Amino acid sequence: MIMSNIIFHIDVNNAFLSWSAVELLNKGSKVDIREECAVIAGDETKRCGVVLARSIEAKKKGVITGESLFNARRKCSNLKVYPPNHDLYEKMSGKLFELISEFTSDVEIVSIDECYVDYGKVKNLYGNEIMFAYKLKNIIKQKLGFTVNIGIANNKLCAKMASNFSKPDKVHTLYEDEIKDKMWILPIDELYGVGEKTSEKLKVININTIGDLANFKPNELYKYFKKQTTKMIDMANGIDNSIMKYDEVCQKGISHSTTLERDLIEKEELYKILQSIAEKITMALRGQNKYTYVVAVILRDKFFNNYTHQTKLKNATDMPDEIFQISKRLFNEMWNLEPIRLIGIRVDQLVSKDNYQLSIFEDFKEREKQSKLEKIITKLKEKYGNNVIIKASLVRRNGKK
DNA sequence: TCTGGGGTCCTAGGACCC
DNA sequence: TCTGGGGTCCTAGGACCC
Repeated sequence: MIMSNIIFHIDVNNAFLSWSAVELLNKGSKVDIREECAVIAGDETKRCGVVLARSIEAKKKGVITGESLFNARRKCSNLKVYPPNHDLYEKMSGKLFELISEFTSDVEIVSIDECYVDYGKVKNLYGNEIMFAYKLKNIIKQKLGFTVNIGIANNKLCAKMASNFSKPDKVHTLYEDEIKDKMWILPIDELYGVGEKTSEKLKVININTIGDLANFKPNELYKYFKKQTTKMIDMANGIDNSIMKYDEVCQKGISHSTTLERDLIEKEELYKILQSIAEKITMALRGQNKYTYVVAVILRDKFFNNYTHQTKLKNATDMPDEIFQISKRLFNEMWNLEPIRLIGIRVDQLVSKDNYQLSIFEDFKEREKQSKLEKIITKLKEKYGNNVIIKASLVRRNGKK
């Protein structure tokens, strides 16, 4: 018999809002903002007024994460709005993962407020997974003051889907034989990886639930989704072979962007902002002991059109002025003079400084080898004439057509 | 005073090479 | 003379997630 995996997905309920609630209570506040119709949202005067997290009451009124406060207020006239506190969230996140790691080190952190646990590895120690999940969620609530959902399944995808069932403070399972009853009945946009655009397309061909997708003819679906088809149908069937990633995976890129308080067309002002962003990027790069090979500038104009323009460098860098000068050039090449709402820089293809030094060294060794070879060829030519050695690449080129 | 910021992954098209 | 094909790299944009 094949031992199947047991994976937990642990997800903080309304993380930012819960964490702010705990902090306010600790500071002596009499109200628990989780009980109000409340949201955590950015500053409207800085044009960052979007909902980052909402309470259950706000959710009931139809408030969605990511929507403007303007819209949210229309749905809920007595909406309470609290500012985000990212330092606090980092701290609370750290406490959560620290607590979980007291039980097991087989943890994959996927974002500030969620992780996977390979429970199969510790089942011998703690016993039945459902019992343990209840225990763990209660310990978190008791020690840290906020609630989590735990999804239990045989793979990461199903665990993730399970933790998303009813909330808050719940444990759910989604084993293989439960997929039909628990997952297929859900609307298609609740499938992980199916967002707004894909679900719109799916609804056009009458796929409205996850079950509809799971049972759709693959070759029919192929007409619309090409290479993505197999993956989509697999996911609707709860099939996922992705493995746990325990090691901290190297970050691929770093970006910084800012929405301006008003739309700007003044070049010099935009340069100044670009420069300060370049400095922040540099700090982040140096913090990770990395250089970058790719610099990109990101723009959003007043019409909400997004543009990016990037370039690959010959030599990786972490120099603020170099990154700024490149960004300035990219900006000038790209900007169509429309007023700018958002400006940013992204760096990509990062390389650790240690590896980079090594590659320069390798390069150097290669060049040295090359120059030795050139010297030998010169000597041979002196002795036997010019035709004695013809580079392979030249032979190939001359021999062709 | 409607629409954040930081990520990842995928795709398509063009350039270029063999 | 009539228009290969496979591979890789690079860029821009889109979609999605938290």
